[in-house]
Amino acid sequence: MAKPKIDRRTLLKNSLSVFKSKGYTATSMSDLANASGLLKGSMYHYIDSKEQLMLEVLNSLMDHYINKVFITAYDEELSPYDRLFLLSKKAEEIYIYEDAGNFFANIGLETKNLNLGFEKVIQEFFEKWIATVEYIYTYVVSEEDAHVKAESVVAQIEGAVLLMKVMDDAGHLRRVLAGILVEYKELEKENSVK
Amino acid sequence: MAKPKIDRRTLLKNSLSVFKSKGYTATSMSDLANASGLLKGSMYHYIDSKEQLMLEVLNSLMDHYINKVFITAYDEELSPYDRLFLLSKKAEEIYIYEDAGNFFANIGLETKNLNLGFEKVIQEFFEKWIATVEYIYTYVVSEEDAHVKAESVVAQIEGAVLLMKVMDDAGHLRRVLAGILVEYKELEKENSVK
Amino acid sequence: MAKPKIDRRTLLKNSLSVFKSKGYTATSMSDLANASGLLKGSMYHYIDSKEQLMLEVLNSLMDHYINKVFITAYDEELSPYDRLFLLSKKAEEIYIYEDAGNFFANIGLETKNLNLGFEKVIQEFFEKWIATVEYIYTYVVSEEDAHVKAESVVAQIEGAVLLMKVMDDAGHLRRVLAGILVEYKELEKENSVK
Amino acid sequence: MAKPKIDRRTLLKNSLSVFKSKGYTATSMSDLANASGLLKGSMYHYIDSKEQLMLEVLNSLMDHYINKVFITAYDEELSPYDRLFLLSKKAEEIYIYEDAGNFFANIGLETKNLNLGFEKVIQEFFEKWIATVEYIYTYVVSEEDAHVKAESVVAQIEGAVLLMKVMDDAGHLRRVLAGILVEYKELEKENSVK
DNA sequence: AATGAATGAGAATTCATTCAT
DNA sequence: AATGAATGAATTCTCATTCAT
Repeated sequence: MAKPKIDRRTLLKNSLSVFKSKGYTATSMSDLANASGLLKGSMYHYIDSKEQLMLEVLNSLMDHYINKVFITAYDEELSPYDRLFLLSKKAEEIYIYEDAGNFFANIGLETKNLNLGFEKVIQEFFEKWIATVEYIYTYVVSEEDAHVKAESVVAQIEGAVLLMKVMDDAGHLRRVLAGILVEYKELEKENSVK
Repeated sequence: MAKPKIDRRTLLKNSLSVFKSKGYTATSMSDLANASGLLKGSMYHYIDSKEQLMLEVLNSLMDHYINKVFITAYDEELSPYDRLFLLSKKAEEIYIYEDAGNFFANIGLETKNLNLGFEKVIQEFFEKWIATVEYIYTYVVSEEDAHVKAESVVAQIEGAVLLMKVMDDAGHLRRVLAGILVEYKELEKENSVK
Repeated sequence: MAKPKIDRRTLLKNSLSVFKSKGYTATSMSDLANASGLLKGSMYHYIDSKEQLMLEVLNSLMDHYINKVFITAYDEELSPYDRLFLLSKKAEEIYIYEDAGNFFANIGLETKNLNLGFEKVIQEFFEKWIATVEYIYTYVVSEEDAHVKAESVVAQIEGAVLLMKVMDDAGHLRRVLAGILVEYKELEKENSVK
Repeated sequence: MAKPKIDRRTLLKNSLSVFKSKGYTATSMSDLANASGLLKGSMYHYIDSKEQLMLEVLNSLMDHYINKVFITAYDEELSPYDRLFLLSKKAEEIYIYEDAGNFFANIGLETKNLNLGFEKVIQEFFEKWIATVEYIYTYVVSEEDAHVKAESVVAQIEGAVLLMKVMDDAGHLRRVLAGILVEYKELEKENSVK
């Protein structure tokens, strides 16, 4: 029994899925091991501790967002609106279909006062996300307004996702995403007029 | 050895404060007992279980919101705008100064898949909150729009609070609250014009 | 089941006996609990950790030596020789019949590089022991010589105990103790002659 | 993948060094593997078990003492005193500079009641050591006295080493070794007179 | 041989809960 | 009621050992 039962990526994916469902504290090493068909003890071949595993999960998830999602914002072959549109589609997928809730937000809230060292990655994720949205808004408003706008967009989505999770109703998130797109179109018009 | 060391209200207040800081799972009965100057074992004179204690905390907190906060919306002696203004002031206090984060949202997210039976109270809290805001909006928009608007306002605040907690920056929440008031004023004008 | 199954002194005594037999590292919390008729988990009512338990055991054992054994050296009602004689009898009991090996030495050696914080108490024990023997020797030799002599006596006894344990033969320790007494008598004579 | 990373002698030397520092129980197979630049699993190409490894370490260390240290006692080209002098120099080196504590004594004490099967080698070591010293004393005292003397010398050295380790002071060991030499000289004189 | 992983027992410790005093 | 202890399951993590590649 020498060959790895599982590759690191799969391990991280499985762990993410357990953490998503039960949060950090309520997830036990047993849960994580089970999710990957390993024994508790075998987990420690792959990781140093539960804490470090979560950190790696957060980091790899952030990489995914940066390289697969946020990158859309910088695709100069597309119009700014189309980029925002694609981002919103991806957001819908992520939040509604992948049930990713918002993992970063959830874990951030749960572990804020637990001194587990996740804060840095989580803040970074939000900074990156805001920067992404901000970039698209620089096409239609001033740099300064773009930042405020981006923060507002991110907050609105987060709020909508939260409401969706807690109220078990995805309608609101869809409306929020639609609203953001409509408003962007208007900003584009105002901008072109000037 | 007969007299209670602590009254129920204080016990609930103390427990809330611990739960706020550490969440549900990471809070131990010892933590809760300590917070009230009791020993672990003595807690069971007041409560049946940790789960039931949290439920009671959630319920009493909801009562507080209904009777002390949301009630403002129905105070016919004040103009609708003033009611919204007061609500927003209270929100600021609650979120920024009391560091209540948003307890309902946090606990809801953390325990969503843990089958602890908190979902009902938490949903109810959000329904009540939305209904409250909705009521104020019925003065300036249609019933239907008022509901959508209320959901949006609540989501925006939740999102802003989340961002505030995770990013350690209260600025955004203040802007959101201010924005909501400004927009309401405009809706009032539009409405009166018609 | 509320009344203590065991008083602290007995717990310490039982723990000492397990530690004596297996050393620090090889002794498990289960071993310690069993020795006192407790469950593993119940041990933590009495102690904070295995490390702290050992520290308490060492401290209480040192107290015992100071108050019950070393004190003999300062009993002015007895002649210095008689004090040394009594000490040697007690040493024989301790080492041969109580199988205390030399607990301080054993634990000291075993844990020297393990950074467990036992070094201070252990050093203190040996300092106290040497000081005790030294005091008796001040009656028959100079202060300076008394210290060297005391160190030598303690070392000889320790060495003999060690040999006894490792070789399963108590004869040598008896000879060493006897030799020490004989030599003291001679020193007394020399001293009175002068 | 065929050539050994390490020769057996080096492996034993490295293992000895770890065992010296942490003792038997507290040393893990990982520690031992690391010390030789191997992975835990690779250790089992060289050894059967941790227990057997320690046994081999003890045996090879004893061989070393017999062939490199104790042998001096039988070198008929030197005067008995010079042999004792050389032995004492070697002892000083071993104990003070090599920090070998006394490995046999330490391991013997630590594992006495652990039924690991080290007792035989350890006893043998001490028997050989005593026999060695005894042989030198037969030049100056009767056979019987030589044995008692040898035991006493070994015990004194062991005791001094122990004190040195526990008290972090090498002075006493040096005095003990010097004292042994002085006394031997005197015995030589007494003996030649008769 | 060396490796990297798996194994399963066992380590120390914490936990929610119960209960006699 | 309050306490202090007991309980036993569960927690994170480590260990010696085995084994397929």
